[in-house]
Amino acid sequence: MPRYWLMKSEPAEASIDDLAAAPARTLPWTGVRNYQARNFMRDEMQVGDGVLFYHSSCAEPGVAGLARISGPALPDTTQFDPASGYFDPKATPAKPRWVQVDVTLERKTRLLPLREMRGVPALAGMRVLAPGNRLSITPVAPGEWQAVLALLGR
DNA sequence: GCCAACGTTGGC
DNA sequence: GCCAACGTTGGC
Repeated sequence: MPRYWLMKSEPAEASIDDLAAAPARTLPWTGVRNYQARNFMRDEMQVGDGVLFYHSSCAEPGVAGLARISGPALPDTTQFDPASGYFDPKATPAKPRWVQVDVTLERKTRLLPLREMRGVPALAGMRVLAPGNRLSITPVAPGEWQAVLALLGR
């Protein structure tokens, strides 16, 4: 049962600074439209789990901060909203497809670039480093979490 | 902007 | 239920 996660966000959509500026430094993690990632949120995440907040699809992809899961998996509100880009016509409030959790910032860190992570033996098994990985939410092993913390310093 | 890898869709 | 076509992701 993993207690740590890596969660990708495009900084153009929601950056670490957006999270820092959000009320209670908390954002609802909406818009996940991949079943594997959804299942992680729905079935395995617990309030209190640690999160590596990762910037993807940008000039410098990498870990930008530490966060925590602060709310349980609930139906993703954007799936019901025709005005949302995440609207899912096949989802209904009676039969929701997608879930969201709350993510609260613990602290912004230095950017730990993906490039640098690739060179760290203790991180070699991380899902996010696997070739072809596209999952936006991946489990992080306790040893990997510790190694990332060590790299980030204080 | 390229493109490889992957997930989803839909015809059969 | 197969699988080709298509769309998306995301590093480079």
